[in-house]
Amino acid sequence: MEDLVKGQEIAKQVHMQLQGSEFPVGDGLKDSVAKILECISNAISKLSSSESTGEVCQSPALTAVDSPFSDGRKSEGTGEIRTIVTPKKIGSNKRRKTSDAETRLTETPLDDGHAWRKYGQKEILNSRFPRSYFRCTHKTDQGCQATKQVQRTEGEEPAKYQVTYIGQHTCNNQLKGPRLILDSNSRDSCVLNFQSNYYSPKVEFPFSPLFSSVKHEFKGDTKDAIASHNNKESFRPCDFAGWNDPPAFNSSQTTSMMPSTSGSELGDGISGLYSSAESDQTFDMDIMLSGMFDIDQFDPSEYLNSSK
DNA sequence: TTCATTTGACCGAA
DNA sequence: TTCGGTCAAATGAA
Repeated sequence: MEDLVKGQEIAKQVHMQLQGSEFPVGDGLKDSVAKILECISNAISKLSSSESTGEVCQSPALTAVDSPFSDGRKSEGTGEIRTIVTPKKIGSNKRRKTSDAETRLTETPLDDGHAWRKYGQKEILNSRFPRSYFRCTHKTDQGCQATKQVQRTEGEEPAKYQVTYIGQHTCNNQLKGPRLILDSNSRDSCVLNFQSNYYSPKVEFPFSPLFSSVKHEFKGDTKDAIASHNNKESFRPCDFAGWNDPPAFNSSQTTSMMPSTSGSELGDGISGLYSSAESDQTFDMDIMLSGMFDIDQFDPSEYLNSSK
């Protein structure tokens, strides 16, 4: 197990160096390193789950098939691992009996395309980080019963979060089908045009492809939001859910690619993902977007045909 | 005023 | 009895 973790660390370092390299590096090499990282992460996750109470049943097949990244680039960058938890196993240490629940191990706990409202936070026994509880924003107006729990895992670098989804969304206001317009004239900026019930029609970020699906983090004047994004002094990853682990977030790594407030808690995990975009303007927007929205419902042609 | 988060209290499954 | 999950009052921001 320790060797795996060491190997993962080394692979990550290589990956980061490749991403940030000034010299041209073949995409194949980057992909290979990314795949090595993914394999190690999967192995660690499986080991961890087997060493624990066995509550989490990892499903490698599902990881590949059911992931939004199933086009072959899955997990590259986000390192998301999708797992299914059977109700029976949930009951092993969770009080609530759920008909269905799904657990994901991800570096991007918020970008699932839904609007969530935080309703609780709890210190969990034998866990360094508190668990945050979210429910669908439309629970009151549409009776949507979907909830999710977000808890940072220990000893992960970059920080990873175990996100447990409970219940299905029955609301109609899912944050789907946003329009995203890339300002090709600007190396560091892109224009995001979101057409949803929540967000202002047009939002311009310095570079903030990942924004929150949690209402409060996007509420209000977008300029303020942008300002806060760029204000690294007041910008802390733990502000979102009370995760008091600022050292896990290396702001220096996200200087020009500072994720939005939503992605902020993702810390340096995001920086690795976007470093490729920084060095290459032909970065894959779908990689970034796939974590934000239901990739099934995102029409690339719509995005490509959009104009500023 | 509205709507969000925070947080202590409470409920109930194990 | 413990502790995870939820409620709801307090508080804050816009």
